[in-house]
Amino acid sequence: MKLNDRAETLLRSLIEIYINEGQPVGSRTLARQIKLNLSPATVRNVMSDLEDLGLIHSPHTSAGRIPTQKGYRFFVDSLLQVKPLEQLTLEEMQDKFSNESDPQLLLNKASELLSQVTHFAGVVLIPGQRSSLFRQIEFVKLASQRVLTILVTDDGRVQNRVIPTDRSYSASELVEAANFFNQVYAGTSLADVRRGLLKEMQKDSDEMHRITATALAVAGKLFDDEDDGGDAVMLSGEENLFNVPDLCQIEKLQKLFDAFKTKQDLLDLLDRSMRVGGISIFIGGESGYQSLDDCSVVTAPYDHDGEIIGTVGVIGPTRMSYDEVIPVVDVTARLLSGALSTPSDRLE
Amino acid sequence: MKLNDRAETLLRSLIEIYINEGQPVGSRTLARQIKLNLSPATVRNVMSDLEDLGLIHSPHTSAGRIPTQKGYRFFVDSLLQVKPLEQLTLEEMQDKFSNESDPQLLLNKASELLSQVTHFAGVVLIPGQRSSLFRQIEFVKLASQRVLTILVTDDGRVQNRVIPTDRSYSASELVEAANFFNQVYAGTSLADVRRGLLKEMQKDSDEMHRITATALAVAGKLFDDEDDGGDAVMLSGEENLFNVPDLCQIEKLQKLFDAFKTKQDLLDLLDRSMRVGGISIFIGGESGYQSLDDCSVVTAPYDHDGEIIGTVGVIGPTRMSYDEVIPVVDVTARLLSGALSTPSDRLE
DNA sequence: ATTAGCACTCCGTAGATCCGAGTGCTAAGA
DNA sequence: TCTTAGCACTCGGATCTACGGAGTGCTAAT
Repeated sequence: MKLNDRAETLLRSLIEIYINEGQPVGSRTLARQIKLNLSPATVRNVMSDLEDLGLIHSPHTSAGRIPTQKGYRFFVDSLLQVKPLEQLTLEEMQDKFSNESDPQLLLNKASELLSQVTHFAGVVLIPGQRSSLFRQIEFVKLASQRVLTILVTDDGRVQNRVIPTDRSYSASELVEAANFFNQVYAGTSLADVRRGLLKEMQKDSDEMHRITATALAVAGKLFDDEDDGGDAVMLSGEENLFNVPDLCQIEKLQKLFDAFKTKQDLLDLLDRSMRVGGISIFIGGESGYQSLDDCSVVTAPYDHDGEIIGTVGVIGPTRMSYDEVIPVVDVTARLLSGALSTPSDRLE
Repeated sequence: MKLNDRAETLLRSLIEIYINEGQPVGSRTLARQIKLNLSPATVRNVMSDLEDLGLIHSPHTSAGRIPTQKGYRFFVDSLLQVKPLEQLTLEEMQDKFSNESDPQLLLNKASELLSQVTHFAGVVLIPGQRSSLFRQIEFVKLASQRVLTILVTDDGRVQNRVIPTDRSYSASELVEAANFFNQVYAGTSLADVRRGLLKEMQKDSDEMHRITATALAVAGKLFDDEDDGGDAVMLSGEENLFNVPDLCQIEKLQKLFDAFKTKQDLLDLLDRSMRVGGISIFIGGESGYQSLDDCSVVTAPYDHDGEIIGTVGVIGPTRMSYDEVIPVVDVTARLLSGALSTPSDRLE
């Protein structure tokens, strides 16, 4: 798309005004705003051209123009110059991350931070466990045929589950089984653990060592349906969206909150943006999810020692101040990456 | 409050009609509905009396009457006869709880169940850990000065936290410390553990056994700020409330969702209702929380081997079918109690 | 005590009108 | 050829009016 300077300036101004005011922008308003001394009539001509290009449109005959999705896209790609973050905001953001080392809580804080600073909804894609390595397992006997299993992966995350067993195991059997596991599988990926278990199970159980059998019987169920433990999204400040004038229609909010509830769409979207790498901006329906039609999503990936493992983002109305939101998302991702990587939680 | 039979019948009918239709009920409608062959004029006289008593009121001169908060209260206390649960619904509900033994997931399912069956929001008060007993602790070394602590209480719940330490501990030191803990404190309440720790800390550290010192240094921080780990509320189906006509005003929903977010009000409310025991019904502003002004909350306590440990409930509009919601909440609480208590997760 | 009748009130809707904002077009000017 | 002034036109939103429907309260008769 190629535009002459004047058209670009006008489009930029129009979008900026619209983002600020929320009202369709007319030719007179735009002419007054602009440096070039142009008459409203001239501006109208240019606007007419921009409308032909599909960048703006009027909601009705005698209203001003508002940007189309395509217009926003062009604006974001070619016209936008992001504002640097205010020093004060930056410090606030840094404060938020200091004195916190638990990865789970860090992600939580990142999400909250995004919603607080932008007054929209903050979202964090939490890396799945697919790539994480088995570190340690503990079995705690609860009732006669119920065992609590605690699984620790090398990135310091803990999962626990109560598992019904076929027979009752003694405490010492469980300790032995845990030791067996911890020695045999330490450092291997969870997928490998699952594969190993399946293989063992196919052998005739008579041949097995008693301890192995116990371990298999107890932990088999744990790893069986562990494949669901994939990515997850964490959302903060959804309630901010109630205050966004562009969204304050019951049906829109309802669609949005339904999407927040199921999270599947969000998850897909964030996952896609993670693969892209770098800051992604989905405008309106671009994401392909109907529930986000009136929203834009700005995301940035974060990493752990250089490897991208997740995404942070902001969900707000399409009419948002991209020049302010983008740096906030960017900085949050960086701060989060920093906070996650020092000191390392991985095995030494 | 004493009412003659006819007034009672009329009030009951009026409220039932209003709950079904959502529109103010006029004298003609009410007269037609009622078995007794009364003329609208007579009905009007009775309605006038009921209005004087503060049980109903008109939104404006030429509209019918709607129940006041006081009217609902009288209805619920004196006039309501709950419907027995449909067999089909009951079976659905039982299905939901079968094949699940993890307490956490059970609570989750209870909450979902309530929202699905009633089409309102389901809520569960999750018992705090105040009364739970220390069972086992594990320390996992992450980085040089970061230790993952895993705390298991006797009700099978697991908490974990990454703790920064002052110096680096070896794996064996951590194992020893864990053993120390598990032997000394097993079966005592968490509060006692905290007290014990504080006492130990006041001693001169030189006198302490090395293992004790390690245990204290690592776990001290865990128990330090563990007091926040109190009750929690779990909410499901908030999005159902978008579809409730009585609530579909942005500001009302916003207040509601703000309350859902902070959860403090909810927590107080459910905690109060737990202490009362039995089914509690808070109508409109009765709860005292402004955010719930247009809502009613129906709750029932659930227990674990006879001891009440939490509450389940439904949050819906004041204009809800109490005769249907009440048994659902009641049965859910019973089913949950049953599912929690067999087999016991407690120490044997 | 109950009821029929009637005047009155109020809401909600549908038209009618008007104003402001903005456009598109045309013709004149640079 | 680009720009501009002028003008007719359109449309949405606010305001006003009229009116029918629903319901009440009161009164007088049964």
